[in-house]
Amino acid sequence: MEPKIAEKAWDPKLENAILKKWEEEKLYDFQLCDNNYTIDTPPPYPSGRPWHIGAASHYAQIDMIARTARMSGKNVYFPIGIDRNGLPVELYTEKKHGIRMRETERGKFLELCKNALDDLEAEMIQIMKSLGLSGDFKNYYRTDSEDYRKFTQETFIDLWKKGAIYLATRPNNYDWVSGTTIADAEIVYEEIPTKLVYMKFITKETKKQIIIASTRPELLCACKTVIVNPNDERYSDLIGKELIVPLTNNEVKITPHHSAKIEFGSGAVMVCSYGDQNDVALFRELQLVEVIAIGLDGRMTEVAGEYQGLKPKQARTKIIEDLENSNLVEKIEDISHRTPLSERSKTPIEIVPMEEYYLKQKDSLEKMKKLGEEIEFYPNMHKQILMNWLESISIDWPISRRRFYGTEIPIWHCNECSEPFVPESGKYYRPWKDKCPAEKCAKCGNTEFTGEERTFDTWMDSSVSPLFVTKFNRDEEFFKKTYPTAIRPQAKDIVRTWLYYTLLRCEKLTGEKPWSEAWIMGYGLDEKGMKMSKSKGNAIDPLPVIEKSGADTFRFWSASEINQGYDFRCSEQKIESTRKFLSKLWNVSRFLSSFPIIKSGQLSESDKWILSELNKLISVCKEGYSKYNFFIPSTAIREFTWNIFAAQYIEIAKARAYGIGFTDEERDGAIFTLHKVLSTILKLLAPITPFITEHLWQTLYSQDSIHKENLPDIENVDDMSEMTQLLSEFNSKVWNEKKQKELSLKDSIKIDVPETLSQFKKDLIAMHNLESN
RNA sequence: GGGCUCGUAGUCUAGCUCGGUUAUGACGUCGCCUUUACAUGGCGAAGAUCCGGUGUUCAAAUCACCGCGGGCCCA
Repeated sequence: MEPKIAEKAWDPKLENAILKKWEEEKLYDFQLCDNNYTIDTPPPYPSGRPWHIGAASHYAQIDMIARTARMSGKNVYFPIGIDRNGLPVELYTEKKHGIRMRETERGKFLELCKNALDDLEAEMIQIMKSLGLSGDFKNYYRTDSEDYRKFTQETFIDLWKKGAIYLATRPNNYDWVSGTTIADAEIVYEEIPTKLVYMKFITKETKKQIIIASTRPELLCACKTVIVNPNDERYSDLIGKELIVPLTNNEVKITPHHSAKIEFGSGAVMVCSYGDQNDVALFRELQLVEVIAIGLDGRMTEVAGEYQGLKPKQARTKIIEDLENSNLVEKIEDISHRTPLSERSKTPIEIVPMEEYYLKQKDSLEKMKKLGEEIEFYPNMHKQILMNWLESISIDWPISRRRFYGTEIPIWHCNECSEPFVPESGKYYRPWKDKCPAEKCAKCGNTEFTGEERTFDTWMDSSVSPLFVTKFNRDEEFFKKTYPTAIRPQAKDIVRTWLYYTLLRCEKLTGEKPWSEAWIMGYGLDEKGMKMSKSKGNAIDPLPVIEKSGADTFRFWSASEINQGYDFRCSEQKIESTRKFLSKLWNVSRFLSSFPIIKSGQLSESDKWILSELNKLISVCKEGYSKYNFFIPSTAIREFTWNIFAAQYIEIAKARAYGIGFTDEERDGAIFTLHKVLSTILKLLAPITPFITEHLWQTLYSQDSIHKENLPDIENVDDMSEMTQLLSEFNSKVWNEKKQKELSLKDSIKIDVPETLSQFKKDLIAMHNLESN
């Protein structure tokens, strides 16, 4: 008989045609129903080339979630979005064009960013499509579109009206030469020679002298406490006592803190607002009241007393002189200090408190913990990342950024009295260029306003993704039927940011949790287990890998190699070798395609045995799918298909399927069972490898798509799994003996079928051409 | 520097909750075999101080403690 499948191997190039067909048939288009299953898809950020192979793997698995739900009878809503706000594209654009953001006209700079994003995005969409994502590409959204930004602004205006937003000062990295705050990503560190000054402090009560070393003596006026390591015996009796600060004569407490290093300087460290980032953390943690010692002009303020107006470096020289004259210096060491510099001006940055917008979150923490408890995490262990984070939040969320490429904060300020004006929602506002919609200030009646130039933290945009895709405030029926969404799939590294902020924002806006399940994936590492980065040169570009091996190979690798929630290593060689399994599946199908499809037959004991094994497989797969753990079905299916179905059953049933020495009914039993098993395998595998299963399904079994099928159900059959090992041992024994005796597999041999396998005797004799006994 | 988290052959993984088998299976490697749907295959072999140390126990991959290493987040 001629096999229906003629080609000798699965050709990944067929995937393109299948993709096209799915698109033509609108197979994955979403129509609102009642049993909607909404995925809060992470919108990927096009930050540069190449896209991360770990991310490609991540999206392949998110698609498996969608397909699993679809094959479980759900009406799947799988939105596709692109996240386009934020710092990375600004840095990319600066580098690409050799320009500086703040030295470029804002409108012009935004245009350049937009073009860069369009470019990077096109490639990303291309990869997502060729991976076989069954998403709603037709309606894909961008977080920098007018619609999305308008929506982000609406949610801000809403929260502003509810009183959830306020202004407060917080320390910022400040480059006084460029006159701007800078992001952490724009800081470079350099070893710079400086003086470590050992100053004499005095305890208030006992007048005992304590030596404190610092590279920033000019900040004595902003010193608020002195910390010592709790294990440092030199100071154990002084903890909690007051110290007199030299020159200023201020009084400060000695506080124990683990960040004080016993071996550095004298072991006692002065904490000032703000010498470095550690000071910032300590002020926050110890709830100290900050003093502004350095102003926006980069000079000492009035709290510095006689040093007011000097630059920090000049003030330092002067203070050291004065301290020495008053005999308050024990010694001075020349050291090399790792100093944070502004990447652009190469001057040391100062940390200066500035006014920023805050969203209240401390008052929601208990509520967040409760929601966190209610949400099912896959794997459960990663719920801990959220819970630990909720325990450690100590300040409200600063939501304003002094950047260009982001959603503008919709506020104008009165030029006369600074009263803020927040417009009505419903429009996309750009206060840096738009005229204030208000005629005059509500407070003082002045008619001149200045638009806010700042943008939102990007998490302000991305944290409303579940509300945007469910059309919150825009389509009530749609929202009601899709929110709360079913699942948030995302990476482990942004649980504290994206997952947490989404929980916070959605609860504040809707009073409900955004999803009932969260699926957390690990991180893609290189072959040696190191993080991939462009600078290290160990990054793997996913596109050529997918083009070469095919999406299904890539997807099966992802499923069978990645343990749920754990970090994983990416190796091209390993991805390529996964293809062998698809070849095996192809060949099994090609062989079976030479037999007709029949509805029933007389089942032999061997048929009943493989159907019982198949039943076990269905049960394992469905268990794995229900936990969105694709490692379980993929490895189980490979094991079953290769080692049980192909290696044992097909060999056992082959002679009977050919009908030689068997009745037609017996023959039909074999043919029926062969197809029953293969069609079940295809359905079980369809969420993981949608292309090859579709091709084989449509070639063999149906005109219609396999992706409209449901996952197979468990059937009520007797468990015969104890036979599996006996059968495979007996078959191996026969094959080995023939090999030893240099017989062909067709040759006859005299081996008795053991009593335990007597029920399979007829099949086994025919299979091995055993001399009848 | 701090917090969290993980650690079983080159790689992925079962076993760990509840201590007792020769530590499971697969990929890769090596050797042999044109053999029947499939050499994109078959058969076989080697490969693990279960991260290290200490403790508990008759007995530890498994329990406890202390380290070391990777990763992530924060600084």
